Amino acid sequence: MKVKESDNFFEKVYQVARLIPLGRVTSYGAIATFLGAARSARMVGWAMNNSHNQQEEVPAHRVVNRKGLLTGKHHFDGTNLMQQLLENEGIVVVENQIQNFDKIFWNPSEELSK
DNA sequence: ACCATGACGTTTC
DNA sequence: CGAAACGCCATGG
Repeated sequence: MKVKESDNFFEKVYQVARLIPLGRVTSYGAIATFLGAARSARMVGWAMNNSHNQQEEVPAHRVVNRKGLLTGKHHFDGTNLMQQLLENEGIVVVENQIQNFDKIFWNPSEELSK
């Protein structure tokens, strides 16, 4: 474990994650591409794992894989906590699968570039 | 220094 | 169209 978690890359990931509008979700690949590490989507996931280290709370539940599947829900406290949080924001989730994913998908490369 | 794993994504069969 | 394999990059053992 590195001592300095404040790497620009990780920090950027957290920033983007917090910029996700309520009721919207994005994918690891989208964030990775936005940061310039298109082929490092896994690192985004790793950053989220490290997000627990951050003082600021990161809405990691709004970040899912490109399929809209809550693959990382197992990393949350409970088992259905992630789904609960998403549903609380109006997002419909069935069997760890986000419904209308294409509609609520939030692309930082477009939204933030505007 | 090498091998194994992972909150992913794209390409190939 | 669906499943499997490979690729990427970083962290851990």
